[in-house]
Amino acid sequence: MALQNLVHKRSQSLRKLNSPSVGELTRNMILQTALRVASVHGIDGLTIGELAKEVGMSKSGLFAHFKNKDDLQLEVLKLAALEFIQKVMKPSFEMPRGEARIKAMFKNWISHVDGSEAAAGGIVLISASVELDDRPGKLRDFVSKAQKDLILNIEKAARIAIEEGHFRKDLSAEQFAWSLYSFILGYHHFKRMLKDPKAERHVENSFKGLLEFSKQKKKV
Amino acid sequence: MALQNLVHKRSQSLRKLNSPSVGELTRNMILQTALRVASVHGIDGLTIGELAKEVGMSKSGLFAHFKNKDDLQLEVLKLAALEFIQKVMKPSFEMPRGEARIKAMFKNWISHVDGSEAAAGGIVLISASVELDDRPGKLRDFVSKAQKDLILNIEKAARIAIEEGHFRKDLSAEQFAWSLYSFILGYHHFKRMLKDPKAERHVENSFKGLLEFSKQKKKV
DNA sequence: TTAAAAAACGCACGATCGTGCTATTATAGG
DNA sequence: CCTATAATAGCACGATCGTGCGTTTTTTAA
Repeated sequence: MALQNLVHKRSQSLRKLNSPSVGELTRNMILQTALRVASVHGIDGLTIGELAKEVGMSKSGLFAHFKNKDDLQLEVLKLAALEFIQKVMKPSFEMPRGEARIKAMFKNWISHVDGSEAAAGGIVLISASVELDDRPGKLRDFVSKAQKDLILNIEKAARIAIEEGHFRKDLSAEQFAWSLYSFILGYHHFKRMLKDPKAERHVENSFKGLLEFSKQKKKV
Repeated sequence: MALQNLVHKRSQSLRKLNSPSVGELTRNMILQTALRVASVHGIDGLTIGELAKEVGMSKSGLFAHFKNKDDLQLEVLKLAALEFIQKVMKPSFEMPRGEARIKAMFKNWISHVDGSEAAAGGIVLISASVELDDRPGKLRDFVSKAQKDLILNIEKAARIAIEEGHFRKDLSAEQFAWSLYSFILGYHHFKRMLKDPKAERHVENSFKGLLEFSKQKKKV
């Protein structure tokens, strides 16, 4: 509500060292808030009027920061993807190559899903992909690409685990990525929608099973 | 568009045998159309004005069939659940007990997801659960219950397969249902959103793996 | 300190939203 | 066929949607 003032205060104290203009700061703050709102109401339920109220500024003042609503939505999705990468993927790829990295990825992802705070990124992306799946356009294209990149990253990590000898040679990294992602989707679904208290246990069992399956040298 | 007329014609020829009133027929037709619309725009994107246009009648005339919008949405969700049960669950439970039934369930489900026509039911339910997961209320309650029932049905089928000796005794039916459902969600996601042509292959591989895992008497 | 530029606001527009009320038309039983 | 009732349409309402435009306020640079 009164975030507005804080931004202005901070801009005055910071402007000597580096110079993010006031507008830039406000825009970022708007997007942060928008991401939070979108994580509750969906990317389509994100409305300029409500967002303005939430942010504490006028509709027109807020709107001046974006070309149109599509642009606003796209920026929110970009922020969501960025946040997800920073919170889940990046720390994972700082872990040692192989199984440890895979495990870290899974762990980060899970805790990112249920962290009610700041978990907006991943949630928005998953919801958006459902909301947009039948409506072509720039938004859909972006979400689609973001998800594909994500899956490619899992695949990459799996391939590395094969190289390192942690996973068996004839494992399909693609199939591994597919399964892992499906489990995450399942977790998201059971935890958030069905409030299933056993969701953690299930997803962990499935993940454990997947790991075992990926190590042994049994047939497909 | 001119569906209206068809309904009236039919009501005249049918009213002698059994008597579904004109209003009843119209209401059903509205709901069918609404389900189709909701499968594209989501249950929240379903708007009375657009639905009236699609159905070919006035907003007020259409609206008279429902108490309010929430009621309309709830009826659509009920129809979605009913359709899904009829198209996927019921035929499966007509198959012989055990593994065959499980396989049928999986197969029906998959083909129900990609059938671009009339596949609205399952799609609407999945989308709705994402759209509604942060918004309590009657709609959410219904979707939640529908999904839980669904999962219980999978569990039941799995338990029967254990009884029949097709699956191993120490298999967790609950965990089985969870995994299967996650794979379906993954398929839905990859097929509809990412248009991944390999989605079928992946989900079938995963399902095969799950079956094998459920038969052998290996440890968890 | 002051003038230029950037940022935010006020206001209004046409459209559409959900939802009532009254009038008109279609159906059904006597 | 006529009348009572059911079904649909017409119209209007307040709210809110996305989006422009001119004005005012705040920030920035000289």
